[in-house]
This record gives sequence, structure tokens and C-alpha cells, in this order.
Amino acid sequence: MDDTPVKDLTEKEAARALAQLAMDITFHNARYHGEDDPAISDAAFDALVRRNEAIETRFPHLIRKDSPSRQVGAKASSKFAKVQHRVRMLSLGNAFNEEDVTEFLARIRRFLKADEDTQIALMAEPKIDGLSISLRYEDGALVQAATRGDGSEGEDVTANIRTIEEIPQTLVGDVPAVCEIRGEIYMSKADFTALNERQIAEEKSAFANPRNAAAGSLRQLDPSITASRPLKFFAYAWGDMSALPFAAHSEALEWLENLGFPTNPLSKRCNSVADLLSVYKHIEIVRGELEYDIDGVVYKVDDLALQDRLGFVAKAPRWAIAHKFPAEKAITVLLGIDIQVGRTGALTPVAKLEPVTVGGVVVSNATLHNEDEIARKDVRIGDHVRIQRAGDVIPQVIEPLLEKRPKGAQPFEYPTHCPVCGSEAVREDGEVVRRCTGGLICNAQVVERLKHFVSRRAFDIEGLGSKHIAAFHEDGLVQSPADIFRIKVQRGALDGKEGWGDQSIDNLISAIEERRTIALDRFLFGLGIRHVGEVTARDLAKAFETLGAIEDIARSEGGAEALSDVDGIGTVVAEAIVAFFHEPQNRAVVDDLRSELTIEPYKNEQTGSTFEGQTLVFTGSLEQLSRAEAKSQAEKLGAKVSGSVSSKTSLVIAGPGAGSKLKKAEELGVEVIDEEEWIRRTAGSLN
DNA sequence: GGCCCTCGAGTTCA
DNA sequence: CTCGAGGGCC
Repeated sequence: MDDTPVKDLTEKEAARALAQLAMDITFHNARYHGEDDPAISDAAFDALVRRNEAIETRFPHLIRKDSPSRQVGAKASSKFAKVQHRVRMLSLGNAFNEEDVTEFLARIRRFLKADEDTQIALMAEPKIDGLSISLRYEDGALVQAATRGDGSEGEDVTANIRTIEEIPQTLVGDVPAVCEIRGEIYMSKADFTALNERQIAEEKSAFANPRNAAAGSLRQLDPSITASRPLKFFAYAWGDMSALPFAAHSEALEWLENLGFPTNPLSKRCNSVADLLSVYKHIEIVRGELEYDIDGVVYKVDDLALQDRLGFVAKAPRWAIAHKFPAEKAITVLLGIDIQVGRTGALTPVAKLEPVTVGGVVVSNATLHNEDEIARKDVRIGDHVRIQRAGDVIPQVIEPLLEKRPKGAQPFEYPTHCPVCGSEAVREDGEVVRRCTGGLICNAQVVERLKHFVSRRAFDIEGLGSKHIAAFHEDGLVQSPADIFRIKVQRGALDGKEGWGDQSIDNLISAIEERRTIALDRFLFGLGIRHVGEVTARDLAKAFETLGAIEDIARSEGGAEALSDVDGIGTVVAEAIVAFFHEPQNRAVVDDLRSELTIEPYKNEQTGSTFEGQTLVFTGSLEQLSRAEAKSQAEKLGAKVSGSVSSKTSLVIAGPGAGSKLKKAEELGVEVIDEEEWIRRTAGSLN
């Protein structure tokens, strides 16, 4: 401990000292409470606390939010603070067999326009079954640890992470000013078993598997409990970095190791599908002997420059994939088949199962997808069925065991009417899904739409989850989405209701108020227009920028064509949008919402590029770039990519074999360039 | 007209 | 996570 007398500290030194003290005290506190051997003596610990107090007394304006003096007796905050990830935390696509892996590499080659002879190095590493975490170091000091959450926003678990021995509190040596190190927190199998024995001895409930034990341990509000749980860590990725001191994934792993982070010893560099598969097989063989659970092997393109070119698809990178081990299977009895009604009226069958443990989790429901699926598999109520957890998560019925079929078991008769509102349920030509035609008279549809409206990717109103919104609808408090924003006015209706105290009502109301201003893309997604999901909603917002513009287009003559000019929107989606905005009930809902809300126009990113705001059309074949890559480049530069040439088109990039689009561009006098020129013009602005 | 890639809409359990 | 279907290229 620095022992400069408090009175001699400059403000800057004091601030730094407080930061360090906050860290140290939290750490030692956890050690003290959680382990038999505290790292320092009680006297030394007291000295830290006293010094912290003294500095705070002298510089009250420097008291930190995470000051230990505030935390004493104040750990009751029921949740962890939210943390925005500066760089999204990824999820991965999956491969389930060798064919998928071959296809993964073929896709990469296609995208990069690399032929068979070009070697693309990849890293293969075990996929640890734990929890992803992001550790932020500033000037070498661990300042924040956040869970993955939904990938863009996680929870602050810094205090708990500080109790994990394997995670360095400081990075020594010449490291970038900002380093976000990412990896997996896990609990070893042996520690898990021991923990469960302890839990049982203390008459507490046991954890289902090491992953849950690790998750439960990390999400403790009291870091001392986390400290008592033997959590471990493997580093394998990074987020926000002020500089990248490596150019390949393999180099990154070495760098991480040199900084003192545990990295997985089974990671291996590969040059072909065959290499990848042999690593996979090896890991599969040693899997049982590893001291931690893994659920597959991750393959990543090694070269970061190539990763950068490959970019992302929705939430997953094109340059990585998880090759999953075969799912664990189990046999149980099909007790019944429930029919659920979704927000679009889709009737979905759900299998009710005799509870059974699969992959460490008790499963009692499984999806049956649709009518045809039940017929194809010929599963009947009363059958013994084989089930598995697909990708180790979602339970699914694989097949019935015919030899065990009870006598008289009848094929399942799919309902032709909605089980909720009784309206007819029909299958459109060529569609697999049977839908309730009740529309807004169907309670199930109304409730599901409301749930969608408040869901995380739409309005995301904290404290107003699907259960609450369903209850509010049941009570007649919320009929249509806009009613949510009028709850404040009727707060009396909530008074005295079970589970709603003054404080929780206040919290709910302020959470609702927070969403009274909403981004256009979230708003559009929340409306639940058929075929308009998160991505299409963003594309629409990007293309038209305001709700008014979208409504005008949709209601105008030829609106569907105008909409389908947007890349990614075709006739079916365009017509769904047009239909939505013509339907009087929907218009009423939208107008009602508009009177309650401030809808923020979409701000197209300022990239400073000359292509910003332009509409580009690629036509003909491209020789150096793949179309997908060209498109992602254009978008990176803030341009829109359209599929057809119109008066709004700013530039056409034409390759050999261009036909009608090129002709039209010439007619309209739109500038046309070739691929070479495109590459030249974009060269400086892409990194 | 067929194929590939993406997206939407459905799903479970802790 | 999976499936089906829409969009767009070839």
C-alpha cells in the first residue's frame, strides 16, 4: 500500500489511490469472508479501510460509486448494473457433422474468392461449457468485468470476478491502454462434485451441472460467496482494444498466455478440413478425461485480416463456427400434445413429456414444430419417444419407439379450430403452418403481440416481462400497446394488487417512461408486421429514416414496388408491409402510439465516406470480390445497396455480363464504374 | 428453376 | 436452437 500521508496527496493521486483501494478492499473482503486463509492480516485489511475513509473524508467529491464504504451493509441492490459492450460479444454458427464443416470452409473460400489451392489457416479449440465474460483493463488494471448478456449489453460482475484467482488484476508489461479480454468462466468437474456435496450437507439445493454451478456462483450479490466457489477461466478472445499487438488468433493466444491468462492447451492450428476433423476427433476422445465440460470444438480463421474481410452475418461471424458433439439422448413417455397459439396465429404443437434428465437438465416439454412433423414421425400420445437437446439446448422429439407403442394408440388429430378463440384455423397453400384466423378477437394473438411489443429486442421495458403484460391484459388494464403508456394515469388500478407495492409501481412507471422515446427500428419491430423481424425493421428504418416516410410509401400507389427496392425486401415482405398500413385497426394502433411516443428517426451512420447516403447497385459478375463482400463493404461505408436501378441510384458497379440494369443506368444517366474502379475508390476508407 | 444464404417465427429451461 | 420460406444470384 502506498503510504503517502493523506494530507500530502494531490487530487490526482487521491483519485488513483481510491480506485486501487476499492479494488483491493473488495478483493480482500471476498478472501476474508470466503476462504480459510485471507491474503493479508486483519490489521492490514483494517488499515486499507481506514485509509480509504481518510482519503474520502478529505476529498469527498472523489468518492467512487463502487467505494467500499458505500457497500458496507448496502449490498441489497437486487440486480447487477448493466454494462454496454463496446464491441459486441458474439455467438457462433453451428456445425453438427463433417459436411457442415466442409461447407463452412467452402463458404469462406467463396466469400474470399479463394480457390482450393489457397491455404487458409484455422485455429481449432475446445468449446468450454461455461459462461462468457468480458474483462476490461485500462492502463493494465482490471476495471470492469461484464457477462455476455444479449451480446450488446451484459451485467457488471466486477466484484465477483476479482475473487477469481486465475484472472490477473493487473497486466504487466507493455500492453495497450485499453484491453478487453474475453473468455469463459467455468467450474471443474471435481470442484462441481465437491460443491454439490457441500450444498447437500448444508441442505441447500444441488446444481444440475458445472455450468449452472458456475453461473450461480458468478451471479452472487455477495462476492464473498463467489470467492468460496472455485471458478476458473480460459481466455480466447478480445473486444475493445486500443491497439492490437497481434495479427492472428494463434498469436493472440500466445500474447494472452504471456500476460498470465490461462489459455486452453488443446488449441491447435490447422490447414485443412481434414486437420480440423482430426483435432475434433482427438478432443472427442479425451473429452471424458478433461477436468472441465466442453460441448464441441470451435474453428476460427486464424488471420485477423481475413476475419475482418469475412465480417458478420447477423450476430455470428462468418469466420468461426462451433462443431458440436452429438447431443445426449434419452427415452421418455409422450403424455400429451398441447397446441399453442403464437402472435401470428400459428398453432404450434408442444410435446408434454414424462420428466426426464437429458444432458444434466430435466426436460418435460419439447417442440414438435408442426402438423406435418407429427405425421412424418408418427408420434402418438402414450408412445415412448427418443428425445435429445438440439445443440444441447432445445429439446426435440426424434422418434417414437414403435415396439413399445401401447395398443390402441391413435394418430394425433390436429385441430382445425383455434383452441383459444375457436375461430377456424387454416393452412395457406404450400404452407406448413396452420393459423388461427381470429386476428384481434383471438386472445392468444392479442397477448402474444403485446408480449412481442415489450420484448427485449423491441421496447424492452424493464420489469414488464411477458408474465406481467399477460396479467395486465387479463385485468383489462392493457388492451393495445399504447395502453402501456397510459398505465401511469391509471396507477390506482395497480394499487393493492398482489405483488405490486408502491416501490415496484414507481419502478415500472419510470421504466415505461424511459421508453417513451424509442428508436424507429425498435418501434417497427415491435409492431409485429408479418415478415418484418429485427433485421428487416432496421433495413426499413435505414432506408426511409422516419415512420411517416414509411407510412406514406406503404399507402401510396405502387407502394409495394417502392418498398421492394430496398435490398432484402421482396414482393412478399413488401406486400405484408403495405397490407399492414392499409388495415384500419393497425393504423389506429400506430396513430395511438404516435400520440404517446417520440419516435426517433433512424440516423444513418456518419462514415465521412464519399459513398455515404448513396444508393449503389452491383450488376454483372464481380471477379475479385464476391457479391456478399462487395455489399458488406458498401454498407460499411454508409451506402445503401439496392437490387434495381432507378432514378434514386447514385452509382452502378457493373462487371462483365451486366445486362438490363446496365442499360437502364445508361438511359437514366447514372454513373457506371467497373469493379477495378470500385476497389480503387474504396481502398483508402476500408480497413 | 434451382440453390444458397438469411431472416423470421416458432421453441426450452435455468 | 430449428425449421420453413423469402430474396437474390446463377
